[in-house]
Amino acid sequence: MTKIKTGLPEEGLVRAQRKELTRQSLLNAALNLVGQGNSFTALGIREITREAGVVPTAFYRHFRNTDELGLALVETAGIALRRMLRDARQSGLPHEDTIRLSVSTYVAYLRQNQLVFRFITTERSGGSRILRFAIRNEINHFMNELVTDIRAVSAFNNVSTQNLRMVSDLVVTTMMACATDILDILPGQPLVEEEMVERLVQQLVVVFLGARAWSERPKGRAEGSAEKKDSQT
Amino acid sequence: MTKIKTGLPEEGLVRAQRKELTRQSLLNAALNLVGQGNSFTALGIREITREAGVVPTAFYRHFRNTDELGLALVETAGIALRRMLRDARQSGLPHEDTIRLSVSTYVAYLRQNQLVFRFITTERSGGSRILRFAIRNEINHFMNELVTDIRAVSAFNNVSTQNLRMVSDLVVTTMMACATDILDILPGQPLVEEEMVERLVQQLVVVFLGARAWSERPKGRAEGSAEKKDSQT
DNA sequence: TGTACATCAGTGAACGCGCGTTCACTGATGTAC
DNA sequence: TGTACATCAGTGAACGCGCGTTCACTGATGTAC
Repeated sequence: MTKIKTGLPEEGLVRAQRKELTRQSLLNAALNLVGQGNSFTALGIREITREAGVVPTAFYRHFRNTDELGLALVETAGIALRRMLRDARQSGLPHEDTIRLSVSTYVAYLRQNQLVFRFITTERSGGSRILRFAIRNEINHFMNELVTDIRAVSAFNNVSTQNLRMVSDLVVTTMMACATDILDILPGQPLVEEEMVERLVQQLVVVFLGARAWSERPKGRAEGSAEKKDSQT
Repeated sequence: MTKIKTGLPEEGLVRAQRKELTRQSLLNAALNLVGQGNSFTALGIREITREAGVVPTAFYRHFRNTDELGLALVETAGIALRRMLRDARQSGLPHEDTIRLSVSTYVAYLRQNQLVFRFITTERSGGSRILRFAIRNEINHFMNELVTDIRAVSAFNNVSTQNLRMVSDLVVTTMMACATDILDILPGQPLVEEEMVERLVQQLVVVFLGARAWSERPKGRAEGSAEKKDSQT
C-alpha cells in the first residue's frame, strides 16, 4: 500500500510534523491553564500533559522541564510583539489621533494573543529568575525598536539616545501596566475596557507632551537646543 | 512560685504575646522564602513552617491557608506605603529637586522593606486572583492619597479630578515598575541602582511636565484654562 | 494566697494523594539496499 | 517495487517523596473561687 495523502489533520503527516503538533498542544495546554488563572510557576508536568491529552512522560520528548517550556512561550510572545510593531509602523507622529490608532492596534493584539500576553505580564515579575530575565530581554528588544520608531518622528530627532530610551521605557512600562489591567477584567465588561483604553491613550499623550517639554527644557542643554516645532506634517 | 519577669524575650510574655510572636515568624518566613527567589504562590505550608521553625500543624492556629497569610502580608505592605507617604509629605512642588527628594524617600523605603515590596511587586500580577485584587486595592489607596497630595500643589489645582487620577496612575505605575527593577538587581551593584534611580527621577519629571502641558492644552477646556504658573513659592 | 479546673498554642503520628522521574515497551514511520 | 532493519514519539507501570490535612495529645498559661 502506498502512502495516502488526505486533507485531514493528523493523517498524512510525517513524523516530525506530528511531533511538532504535540509540542504545540503542550504549549497551548500551559497557556490555557495560565489563562484559567493558574500561576505558570505553579504548573506541573502532569497538569500540563493532562490538559494536552498526552501521557506525562511524553513531556520529556519536547522539554527538559517546565522552565524550558516557559522560555518557548516567551519566544512566542516576542514574535507577537515584533509582528505588532510591524503592523503599527504605518503611522508617524505621536499626536493624539496617531496614539489612539497605535493603542487600538495594541489592544487588538492583546485580545488576539490574550493567553500569551497574560503569561508575559504575570511571569514578568512572578516567574523564576531565568524566565523573568528572558521576558525582560524580550521587552527590551521591543523598547529598542520603539526607540528607532520614535526617532523617525521629526519632533524627536534632536533628542539624545539616552533620553529617548528613558522615554521609551516609560511608554513601554505604561503599556505593560495597562495590559495587566485589561487582561484581568472579565470578558463581559466592554465599558470598563473602553475606559482603560482611553486612559492609556491619555497617559501616552501626557508622556509624549512631557518628552517634548523635557527636550526643550533650558537646564540640560546636552540634548540639543530645540526650538518649538509643532510639527504636524 | 510567683511569676518571674526577666528582660529576656520569650520569657515573661503572656500567651497572646507568644502567639503573636509565632505569627510574625510565619509571616517573616514567607517573606524570606519569597526573598530567596521563590514565588509566593508556589510556597507550601510545610515549607513556611519549616522556615519558621514550628511544626506544620501549628500553621492552622494562625491562618486557614497560604492565601490568608498572603493577605496579611498585603496589609503590612499597605502600612509601609502609608508610612512612606506621611514621611514624604514634607515637600510640595513637583519640580526636579522635589521629585528627586521624594524618590530618595521611596527608594529608602524599598530597601528598608525590601522583602515586603518584593512580595507586592511579584504577586501584584502573578498571585492568585484574591491576592492580586487585594494588592491592587492597596495601590489604589496609595494613588488616592497621591491625588490629594498633588492637588495641594498650586500648579495643579485647576486640573479635574479625573485627569489627576489619570496622571497619578501613571506616576504610581512608573514607580512600581522601577521597584521591580531595583529589587531585582543584585546587592553589590550600587552603580546600576543609581542609574535606575536617576531614570525614575527623569521619568517622573517627564510625566509632570506632560501633565502641565496636558492641563494647558487647547482641546479639552473642561479642565479649566490655566495660564502658565511657574510656581516656585 | 492557694487550689482546682479550663483553655489552647504547639506537638507528632498518620493518612491518602499527586507529584517528578525512571524504565522497558510498542508499533508506526523512516531508511538502506 | 519489496524487504529487512533502525528510529523514536508516545505508552504505562512503578518508585520514592513531600504535600495538605486530621486527630488525639501535652503541658504551660489563664481563670474562678
